[in-house]
Amino acid sequence: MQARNENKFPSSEAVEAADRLHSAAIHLLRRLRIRDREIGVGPAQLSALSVLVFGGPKSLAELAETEQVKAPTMSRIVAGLLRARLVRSRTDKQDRRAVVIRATEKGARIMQEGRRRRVEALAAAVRSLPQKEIAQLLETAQVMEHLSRQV
Amino acid sequence: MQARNENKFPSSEAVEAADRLHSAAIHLLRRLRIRDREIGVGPAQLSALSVLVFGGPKSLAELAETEQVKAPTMSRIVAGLLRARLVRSRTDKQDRRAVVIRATEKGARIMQEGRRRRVEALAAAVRSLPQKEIAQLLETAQVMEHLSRQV
DNA sequence: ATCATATAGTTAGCATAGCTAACTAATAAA
DNA sequence: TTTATTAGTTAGCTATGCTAACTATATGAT
Repeated sequence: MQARNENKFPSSEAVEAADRLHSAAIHLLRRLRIRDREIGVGPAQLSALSVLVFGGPKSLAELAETEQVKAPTMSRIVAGLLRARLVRSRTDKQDRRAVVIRATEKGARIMQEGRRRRVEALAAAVRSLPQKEIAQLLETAQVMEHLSRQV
Repeated sequence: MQARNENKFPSSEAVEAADRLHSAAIHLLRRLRIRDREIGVGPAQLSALSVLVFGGPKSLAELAETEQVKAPTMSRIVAGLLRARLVRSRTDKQDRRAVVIRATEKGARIMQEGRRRRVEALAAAVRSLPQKEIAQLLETAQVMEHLSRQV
């Protein structure tokens, strides 16, 4: 079942934590990926959209930075969102090279819907956890976000 | 705009935890994928390879099942691994429609190396955390593995 | 034994998503 | 004013996901 390795030589608890976290993240996302597909908006688009919905309007560079992808990648993600009318963009008044991208009403709606579907199954599983572990998940998620910027 | 939502009406703490966990997992793996690219083997190939290295020879259907992808997808992943000489395949003696895929020496070596690079990059970041948070990561990783089996 | 059906994989074609390199347009600096 | 920098886009490569349609083998019914 659970291959815990108390008897493995512990090179470092940090390595152990990193290894387990990596594995756990892969396995978790592999399952959740299926739900993302159901709503017809790719995971990268959904993730960028959520940044816009919860974080407000952003430039393309800011979006790329937040999502940790290169500008051309974000350019295409935004193009997809624009095509689907989930966001709109206008050139920045102060700096006319830049664009300001914001979620549309439809975008916000779809995002909430996507979020609902995406986390529905996961949330059901989470609900069966003790309250203490749920609180810990919340904290650790923040630690993970921090880590992903250090890596 | 409020990025964190302590003051948002909490539909459910479980949903919040699920959502954040999902997001954090995406961002974490996105960064770690960069390491995968450095060794010239994609994440899906590396993941399939790890199944073969740790789990022994498998048919294409078994691999697809384990990796939660469809047969044509796994077919192409294996084609890439074959091209790179990281696996070899032969037709099954009992059922000549089927193929048996196994990791080569080179495949096992590359896999360990890829895993080491990814995990060590993450471990370096983990080491800079307070001890208390490292312990928490370990616990949460186990919770996540549990969750991914429930989802 | 033969013919129909089911199963294992592959191939073709489509979409998303990652990258780098090379481009345009606008701003900032010399 | 000329040069360098910065914001985004476009083009083109790879990898990964899918479905539909194909080949080849195996199985089952008659």
